[in-house]
Amino acid sequence: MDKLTSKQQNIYDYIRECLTTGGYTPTMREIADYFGYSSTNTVNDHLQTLAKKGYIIKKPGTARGIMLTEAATASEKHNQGVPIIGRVAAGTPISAIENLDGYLELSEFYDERHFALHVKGDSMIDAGIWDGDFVIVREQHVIHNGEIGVAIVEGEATVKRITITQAEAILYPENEYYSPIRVDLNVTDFRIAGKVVGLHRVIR
Amino acid sequence: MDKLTSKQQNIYDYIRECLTTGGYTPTMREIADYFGYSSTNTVNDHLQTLAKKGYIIKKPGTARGIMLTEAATASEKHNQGVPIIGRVAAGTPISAIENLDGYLELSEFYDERHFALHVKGDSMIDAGIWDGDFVIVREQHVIHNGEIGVAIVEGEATVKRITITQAEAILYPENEYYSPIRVDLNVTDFRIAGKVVGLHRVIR
DNA sequence: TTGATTACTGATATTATTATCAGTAATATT
DNA sequence: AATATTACTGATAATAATATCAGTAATCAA
Repeated sequence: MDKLTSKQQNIYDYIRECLTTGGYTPTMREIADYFGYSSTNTVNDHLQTLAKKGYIIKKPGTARGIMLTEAATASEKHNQGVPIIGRVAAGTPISAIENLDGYLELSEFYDERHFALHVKGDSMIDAGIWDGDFVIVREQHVIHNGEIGVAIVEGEATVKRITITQAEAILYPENEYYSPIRVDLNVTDFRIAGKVVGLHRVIR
Repeated sequence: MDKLTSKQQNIYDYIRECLTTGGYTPTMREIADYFGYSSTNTVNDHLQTLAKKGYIIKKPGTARGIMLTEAATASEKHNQGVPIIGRVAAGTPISAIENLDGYLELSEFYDERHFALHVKGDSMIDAGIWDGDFVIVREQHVIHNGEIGVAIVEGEATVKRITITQAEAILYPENEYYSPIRVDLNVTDFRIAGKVVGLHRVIR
């Protein structure tokens, strides 16, 4: 993607800003006024360049007919994720990110099959799941033996390593001070709510 | 917030759709055409109602001057987070979420002062930070003694519990098999990159 | 130093868009 | 049954906004 000059970048940024703060893109007159240009043609020139370089699509004859392109928004969108930084060169400010490993987003969990559970207690501490953590759970009603999942026993949700045999389910805590819980499937209301696929912790 | 009639809802949805897929809001003529109204005044009436009910703000004399209100977009936005479920009643499918504790979003970290670091090694395992985890770091260049942060020593980023005295920094691992690292500030290139404020783990 | 690109001014025709008036008809609400 | 609200048609004036022409000037690379 062709790089923008600083003036082009400023105009592009302003369009984005209008869109996020005001909800609609600016007219050429508005852009001109904002930057102090007396002629809308100045803006027209710039917009044509932005379009030529692939940052926007202009719909001819359309008021405020500026669309930010997928490509441009995709690279901007990372502003909404957390950049993952690999190595950091000496003296380089973090903000001048060069060797980016990607972006961390929860979007991978965004579909409706996922939910989060606020973990209470330390029964899974040896599995790295702490009191107060949020586990991210994919809803599913079967689970492979030995996987960590969310079981609902008598209406109460619990995170454990789960094994199911014909007649009973065994919920293994990951904490040496706790004992496995055996659930008789013929007697007790039991079901699998989902599998633990992620963890999120807020550290103070 | 006043409820919308189905026609009003349809128009509101169409405006949202235009905004997300096309990048700009529709004109009254476009809305009329989409729904098969021959007069733009039909749309004008509807928009006035939407504005009166607080779903949009209309800027008079402005082409495509429709803004979706905060309130309306906020309630939509929850679709993009992961629902946090507290207790789960027996027999209730997860999808029929009733007792919702809120939504888990990374948005709290979205400002540009944050970045993520992919943790390598198990030197912080006793602090619940595992090999392969992502720590979320708020960029700051000072840190209180004893806090977990990211230090950059000779260009290499490392997550440790940090204490700084006049002449040296001490980086404490949280693993009984590792020893603290002492850094002579007069000799070694050292700086604080930020403070660890969150953790994200992908579990397979 | 020549030419291409970038960055503007100023003016104007043309079209896109809003705003508003004067109605009609169907659907709720009291 | 009367009244308000919702949901439209159709027309038109006023204005917002784009598009385009004809230029000037500065910057940058060949």
